[in-house]
Amino acid sequence: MTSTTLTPDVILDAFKENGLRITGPRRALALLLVEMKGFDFTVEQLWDKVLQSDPNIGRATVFRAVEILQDLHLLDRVEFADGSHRFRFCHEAGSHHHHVTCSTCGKVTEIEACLSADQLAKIGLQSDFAIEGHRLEFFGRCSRCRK
Amino acid sequence: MTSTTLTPDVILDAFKENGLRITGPRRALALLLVEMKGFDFTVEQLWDKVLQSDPNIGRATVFRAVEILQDLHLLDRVEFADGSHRFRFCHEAGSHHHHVTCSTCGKVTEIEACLSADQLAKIGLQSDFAIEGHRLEFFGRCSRCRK
DNA sequence: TACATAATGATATGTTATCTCAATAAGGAA
DNA sequence: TTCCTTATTGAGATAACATATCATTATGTA
Repeated sequence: MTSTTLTPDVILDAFKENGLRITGPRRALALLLVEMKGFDFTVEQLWDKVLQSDPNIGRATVFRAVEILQDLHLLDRVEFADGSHRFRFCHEAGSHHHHVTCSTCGKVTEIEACLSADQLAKIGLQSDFAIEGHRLEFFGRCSRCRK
Repeated sequence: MTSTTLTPDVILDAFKENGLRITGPRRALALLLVEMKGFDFTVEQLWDKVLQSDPNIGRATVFRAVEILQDLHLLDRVEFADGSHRFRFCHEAGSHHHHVTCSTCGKVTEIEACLSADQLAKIGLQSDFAIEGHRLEFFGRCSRCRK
């Protein structure tokens, strides 16, 4: 449960440690992404920000970087009740957690809760699948929207 | 845990009971959909089938019907590990359950497991959200793909 | 049977993401 | 430092998927 401070280097190191190159666009993205910690964004929104900082960076580069960071578990994909999704750097980046999203205002909150190892094992037996992962999203109304 | 046999009338009655009209296109769709029980499909695939049975039915009509049946909990939306999704009539239509999908072959299996009421309550407290729903998807490899 | 309106179909439009591929640049080797 | 291999990039085309528009049609009830 150690919370690493998110710096551009944390992101860039993640690229390097996975045999990927540290490039100009990736440096620029890393800078922008640390500013967005705790906020959720669509890739389009991120691209808009990128354009402001450097109009020469391509759309595909941003999509590619987001996909990579997602695979490296640095970026979380958060699903909303309407089927849309956004990305975010979470407080406990890399640690296993899930999200509650508010169906009214879109607020996202991280939660620790998950299925127990016991429950997961039962599911594997019941289905005869080797369970490799899961996605768990909660939908509700935040305290503010209930007032 | 009573399993209702899925007939076209089950689908059409669902429309009627919700104040919706039973129309020609909906009759045709109901016929096709019962054939697909237990199979999963994209709306595009369903539309292809519809075109074969009646080329005059419009694309939007199929999308609209799927949305309605999803809202009525007759059709399940199944999410895959790659972010894509398909629809299916499940064996226990209308009952609460989740799915395991095979990341290799795409096979879908229904499972009964879920979070306990206790767990859900804790999540509500922890997040200070009024939890209204959740989505839970499991990913893994089916027995066939492990051989 | 007539009527109010839900539903439809054709198509335009929107949204979101991926593909292509020549040009460029990162970073290990010499 | 310079060279060289190849990962990465950018621009735009293309794809996949879904919704909006709106005049027309057809349902179900009064």
